[in-house]
Amino acid sequence: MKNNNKLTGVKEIARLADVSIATVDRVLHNRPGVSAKTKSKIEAIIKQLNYSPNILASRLASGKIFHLAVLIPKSSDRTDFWDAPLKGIERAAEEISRYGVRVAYYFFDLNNEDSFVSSADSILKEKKLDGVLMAPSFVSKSIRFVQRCKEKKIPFVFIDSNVEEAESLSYIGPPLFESGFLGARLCVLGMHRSDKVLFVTISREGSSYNYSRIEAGFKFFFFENDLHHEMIKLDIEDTERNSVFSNLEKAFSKYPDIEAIFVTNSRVFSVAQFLELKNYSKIHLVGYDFSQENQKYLKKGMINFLICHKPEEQGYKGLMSLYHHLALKLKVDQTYYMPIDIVTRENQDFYR
Amino acid sequence: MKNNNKLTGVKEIARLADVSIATVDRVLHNRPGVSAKTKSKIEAIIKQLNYSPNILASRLASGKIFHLAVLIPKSSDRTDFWDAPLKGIERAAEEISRYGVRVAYYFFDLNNEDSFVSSADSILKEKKLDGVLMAPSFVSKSIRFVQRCKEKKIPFVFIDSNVEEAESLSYIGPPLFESGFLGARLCVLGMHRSDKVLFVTISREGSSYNYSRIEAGFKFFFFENDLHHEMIKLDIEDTERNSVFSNLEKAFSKYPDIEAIFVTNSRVFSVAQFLELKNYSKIHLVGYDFSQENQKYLKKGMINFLICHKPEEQGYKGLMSLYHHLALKLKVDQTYYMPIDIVTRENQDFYR
DNA sequence: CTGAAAGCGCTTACAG
DNA sequence: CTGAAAGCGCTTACAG
Repeated sequence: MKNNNKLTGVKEIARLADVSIATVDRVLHNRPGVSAKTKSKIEAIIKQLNYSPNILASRLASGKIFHLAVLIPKSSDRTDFWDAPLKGIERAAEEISRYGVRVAYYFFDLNNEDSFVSSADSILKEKKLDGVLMAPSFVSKSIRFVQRCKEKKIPFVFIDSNVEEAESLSYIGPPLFESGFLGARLCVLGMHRSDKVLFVTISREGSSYNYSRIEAGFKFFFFENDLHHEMIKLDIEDTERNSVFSNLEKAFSKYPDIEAIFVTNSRVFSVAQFLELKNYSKIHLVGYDFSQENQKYLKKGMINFLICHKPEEQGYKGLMSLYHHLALKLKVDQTYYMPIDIVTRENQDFYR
Repeated sequence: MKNNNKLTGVKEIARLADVSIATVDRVLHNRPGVSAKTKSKIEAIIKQLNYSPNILASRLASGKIFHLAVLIPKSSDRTDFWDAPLKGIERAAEEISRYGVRVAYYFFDLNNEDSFVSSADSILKEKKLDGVLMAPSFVSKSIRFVQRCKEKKIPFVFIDSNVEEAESLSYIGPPLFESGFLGARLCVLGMHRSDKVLFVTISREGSSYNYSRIEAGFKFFFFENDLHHEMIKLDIEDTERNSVFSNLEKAFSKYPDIEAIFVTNSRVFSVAQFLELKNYSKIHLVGYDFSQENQKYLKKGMINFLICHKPEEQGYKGLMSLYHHLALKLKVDQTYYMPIDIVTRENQDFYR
């Protein structure tokens, strides 16, 4: 109810082009059903007015529903780590549900690459799909999947770990190099008798880019500080408990004087279980993530430090960035690094 | 033109309360003119429906204009550093001008605290003011100013430097401690003959929290690496060229074997001028900001490293965060750290 | 204290 | 190929 002597927007364009606003709208969205002549006339006016549409009005009128797919690991009996990102995603979903955002969840098993592939395939079969939020836990399969997304012009956001060459809309997660660097420092803090530190990766994807970034940061700490510790690398691809134990057994028989262990992901608790079983209580243990199991061994003193990256916030921000991009047409950061938190037995009760 | 069997929002509330939507709106915004009885009835329904308003529709209908004030240093003949944040702010302002955001600019002179105060006063005199974007260059005066803003419930965002206790809506700028830490490393890189490094702050606010954070990071580098360099602190409060020169003169006569100089802000070029004049070409010089003058001395080789924090992006993000908060009611990060870039003679032509 | 109606700047059936 | 009209979910004068 304001007096409209100064028209703007589609109305003004329609007036200048001497057509209806419906026709302007068709041109604006490149929809068919407009003669070439009319189209070019309208386009000229749009350009001349330097017009850009009002996204808020557009959203309100269209009532378009955005269908987002979430592809993350399921929390297993072995680790509940992924409960946290899921919680954040659900919080975001709830917040924006009234703005026409629908979220479909697809889970996979971190110990089963096929489950990732089949979930990814299901997503691609969706008739309605406007964006994907995912953890690219299996790198090569993720690349294949996002390749298909790119072909379909469906934006995708990574959380927790990154695949840089995939050119996601956004990556929200830890700065891996720096977190490895910090990990090394936390290891050295607990080393006084020996110079041997075990660098353990327990994952089917042990050779992935992410772990190599952590390793690079880890090594760089020693280089930077002119320390000459012996770093023993141990890749455990079979993540089953027995496999973890026997691999550690072997490492310890070869290097009995290992004094610190760094585990590059949340499976640090299984190393703690091994140390507990063996009564190796003096080993200094550092790992990732504030999962239930890890908290338990942190409390017991078997784990000395946990490095955490606000997993719930990662999920929340991940979904929000899709909403910002799709619905609000806001610019989103291509890389959003989470802070690196250090959790110890002393502060664990106050974390988050 | 969708069939509306499932009403939501104000309409549904009005229907349930058996009032008009205008009355619902009055309750929603706590406007007067509603009987206590009607009000409580409506409030109960709002609560029961767990209603939250559609911000997009609200923005569109209200046509409310947000008046933002920007309070930053003006670029002087001595440094054009502040051109960059201003450019970013203007870009953001242009982008959101069609969404009812108006920006008023207030500048002050970094060498003149009074100019800050009087600009700040002018802002407070504005009849229409919904948010402030500012560089809290003068700490105590800034605190006084934002105190007034808080009383008036006007949100404010800091860029470039922070005043933590002020509890701004958001701070967008460098992580100061880390940048000081990096500065120390860049200094040490150029030190081979002596262990004396000069730590120079050229500012009327030399004792501010920000500079002390940089200093803490700077010192921590030496501590962390068990280096025992001698750090000589030099605070130059009078930023005039003559004052800078005579202060440096004094420092060099007392410590002739200074090998590196770290300058905590963009005035590093004036130290470069001194070194040039004195023909002290072997001094290793590290400072901040990609200003014209600094680029010149970087090119000449008088400055060895510049630490930069994407000033244009700081301005852009700063204004945007006010828009996100006010108009879109989105959550904004309380702290948004910019990356720390290192610029050298070799990469300066490719920076930004 | 309350409500009917117009309008924000778009989009969407629908009719021609 | 084109346009008139209703509507998205709110807000705002205005009338009573």
